[in-house]
Amino acid sequence: MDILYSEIKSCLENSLKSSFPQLRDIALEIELMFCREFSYGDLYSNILFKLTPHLKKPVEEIEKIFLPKLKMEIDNNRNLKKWIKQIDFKLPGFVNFFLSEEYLGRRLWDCLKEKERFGSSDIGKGSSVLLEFVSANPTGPLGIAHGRQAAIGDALANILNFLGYRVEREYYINDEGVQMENLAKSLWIRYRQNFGENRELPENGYRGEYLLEIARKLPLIKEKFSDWNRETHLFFSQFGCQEILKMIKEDLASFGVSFDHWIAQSFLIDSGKVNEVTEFLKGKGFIYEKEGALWLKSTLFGDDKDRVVVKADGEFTYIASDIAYHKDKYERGFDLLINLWGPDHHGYIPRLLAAVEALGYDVKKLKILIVQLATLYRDGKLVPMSTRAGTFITLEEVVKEIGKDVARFFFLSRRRDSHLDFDITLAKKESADNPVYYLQYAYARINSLKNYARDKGIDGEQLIDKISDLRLLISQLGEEEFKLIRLLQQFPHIIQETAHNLEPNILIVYLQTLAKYFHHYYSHYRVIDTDLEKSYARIAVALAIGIVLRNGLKLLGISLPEKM
RNA sequence: GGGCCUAUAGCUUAAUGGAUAGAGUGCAGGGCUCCGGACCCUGAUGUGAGGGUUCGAUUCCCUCUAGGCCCA
Repeated sequence: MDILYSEIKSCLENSLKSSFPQLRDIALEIELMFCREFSYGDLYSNILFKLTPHLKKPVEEIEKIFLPKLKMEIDNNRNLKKWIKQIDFKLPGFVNFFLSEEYLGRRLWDCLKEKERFGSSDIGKGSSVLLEFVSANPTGPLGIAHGRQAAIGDALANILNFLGYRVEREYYINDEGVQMENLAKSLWIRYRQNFGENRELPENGYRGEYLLEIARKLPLIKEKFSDWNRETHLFFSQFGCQEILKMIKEDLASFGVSFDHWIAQSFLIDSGKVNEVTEFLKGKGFIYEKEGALWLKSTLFGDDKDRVVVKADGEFTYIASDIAYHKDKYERGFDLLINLWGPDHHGYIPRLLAAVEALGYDVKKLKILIVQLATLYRDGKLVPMSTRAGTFITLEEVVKEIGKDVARFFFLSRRRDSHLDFDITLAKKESADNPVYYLQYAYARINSLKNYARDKGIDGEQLIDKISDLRLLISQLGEEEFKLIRLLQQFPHIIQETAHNLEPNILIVYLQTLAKYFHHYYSHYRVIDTDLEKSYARIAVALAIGIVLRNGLKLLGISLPEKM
């Protein structure tokens, strides 16, 4: 695929040079894209559109000069001569390329041979990526917005690994600050209520049921922790955090997500890293004192105002820990850092980037992606989500109700930027003909085909050995089968596009199209028939589609049953 | 008041500035004696409003309207 791409591009470039030498000094970016309709071709370039403003001639005239040169270039290219069947010019200015049967047959064969590696690549060249996501405060169970992040982050990590990156997944535990104090106090009050003490939760306390359960885990010793003091605070903060993290890990596990690292804010502070980074910035002259507090001159690096890093009472601010955290990330030597954040952190980006720049690190290595919220509806009505008020539906409940696969599918099938309205009633109602099942059903059908074929003496597992003559295979395939292969061979490129845009929904959309093509084909043509050679060829295509569905869904963390 | 995101069919949504805006669901109708009917086929319904840039705008820019989030 990549060779095909680069060769076509270089042919386009060469013919451009020989056709219009007067444009030598103008930089034109040559784009090559998949056609949306196979009737147009497989690939198209919009190069002629790009030429018109420079040449000031109608496209038809440009085409008359350009296309013969391009055809000559392709004819003179050893590979493309075999791989490109036809080149078309279509108004208002498209140059369309049709892939040859030989190329498509070769790709089919590649797919069958590479199996679970089909679509993988080494374009990542082993470069290391740290992907930080979810990082929900340990103040309560995960909600569906976290679920969306978990699904996206996990899928992206899988996909990048598939492309030869070395991805590590990380969860940042925000276990310091006001929210944790609220949590500790709420938990302590729940604990004291066990002794019949009449204590009310503070106004901004956490009201969720889970704190009652956690409080019950403690041995009931009335004399212990009878007052709210430093020691009590510390204990309940740690105990609460530990127990809630346990819950979070369980929920993530049942959602199929696990992390390589868990980094706590308290660790950064206790180990002196936060102090270190403040001293470091002070040494660089980026910190000044005002009204008893220490300020970072983040305005020097594009922030709209300076930020407090150490408050007048000597406490570090949230950003101080975050700066230390990101310094730590950079020091661990990753080639790329990706953060998945909720939209509520959006305003936070400029100040963090400013801090990273102040530290002297390459800002381009840090990519902060905002994943928009997911809001839950039940019976068409918005379910209010508040961890503090304790009115929320947890990720765990959603997973229990509709299953991991359906939940992941919903979360992944929208763009990161779009708000996700998740109606659980609808999701359940539609579960009989859910889009996930559409994909899974296609795979189950293929699997059942494989079994049926084996009974007829066609062994799918040994297919690749049987196909000794690629030309014979190709001769058995018709237009309908080639249509499937034309889509199939886009898969490696789709994976790369998904990774490039860090947008898993591209892959989902592709897989849905592939399943649709297959279902259509299946209900119109017989795969296993009396003609043995033809049956071999057709089962080969079906199996290849199965491979792509399996590889794709595996990357998305959606399971694929052999039977349904 | 400032910033970010969003607006596409009744609903949920797709379309790296490209060709006839593509699906699912819902609605109306049709299809297995045959490899799995959780499937297939046919039909109607469309880019929030107004400007601009471009050979070409759902996509980019400006104004407005509506929703979400953040900051003050």
